[in-house]
Amino acid sequence: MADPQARLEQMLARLKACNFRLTPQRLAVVKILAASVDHPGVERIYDQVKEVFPTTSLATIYKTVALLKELNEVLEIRFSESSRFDGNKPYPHPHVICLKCKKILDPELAGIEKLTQEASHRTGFRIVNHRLDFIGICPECQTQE
Amino acid sequence: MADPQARLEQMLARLKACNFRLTPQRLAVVKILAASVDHPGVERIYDQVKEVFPTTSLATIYKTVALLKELNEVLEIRFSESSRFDGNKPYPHPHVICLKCKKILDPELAGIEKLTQEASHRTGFRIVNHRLDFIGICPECQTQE
DNA sequence: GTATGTGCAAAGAGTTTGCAGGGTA
DNA sequence: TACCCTGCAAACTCTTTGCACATAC
Repeated sequence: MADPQARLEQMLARLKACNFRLTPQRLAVVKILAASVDHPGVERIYDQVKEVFPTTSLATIYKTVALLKELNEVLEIRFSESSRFDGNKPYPHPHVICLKCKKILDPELAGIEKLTQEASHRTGFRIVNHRLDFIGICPECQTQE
Repeated sequence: MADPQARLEQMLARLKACNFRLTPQRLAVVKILAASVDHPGVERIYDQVKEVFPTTSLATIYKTVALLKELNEVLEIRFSESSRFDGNKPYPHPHVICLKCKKILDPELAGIEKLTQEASHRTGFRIVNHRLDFIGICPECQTQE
């Protein structure tokens, strides 16, 4: 894991560089995210910020997180607004998803089993499932750029 | 991709084996999912079913898809109810997620770059991002089983 | 001082649920 | 016929937005 202090300074520097103001609420959210090892959700960030600033609103957390995401200072772990389904291959397999046209392909990839074993071995988890999605631009949409 | 006809029969057989009734709406949904190559969302399935049964409701689609998911006949592509954030490593990296306690770890895994290149090469996509999540049970939760 | 950020409340999207009526087996 | 399934509407969750007030710079 990266050094939380360094991450904090990096994030604050980015905010300042882009001329965003440093409010107490923002600082609290940034601190939590910089030190996060457990990938908190909005609600958990909210709870922690409220301990220091009880009047903070959920909307502020959402806005701050969205801002940091915009600045590429946080990673959002989420698939999409809504679910997509695969009835043809109802077992885990890799997807390649086009950002523009939302097309989803199923590439044949070797090496996932090995990666799964490696993950299991390193963490002690019993892995029962996985999700591997590559996000990018498909050939058709590339020509329209 | 699997043979759509075979998938259809497999799905219908599973429904029958579990004593679920075969209604026209259900059949329509199953047909669409069995032949799906593009991972449709609920709304798209809904639109297609309505072409044949205009009175069909969205709720029925949701219920049918949930049933098929229960029977392991469709795969849902979705992260979770709500987003989780990582401000410590704000770039794509693998996650290992515990189904029980929702803990998320960041294992160090080799071989993702290679897999990314392979996906790009096979599909022609320009890959800008990826998501690799292993879902399972963590060591602590395993002992509580 | 001024533009930006906050907090509140309402709106919006996606999904789930309860219930009465209708259709499958 | 008996139970399951459907369709409708309401409820629910997560997230976004509009607006008036507050505040960082």
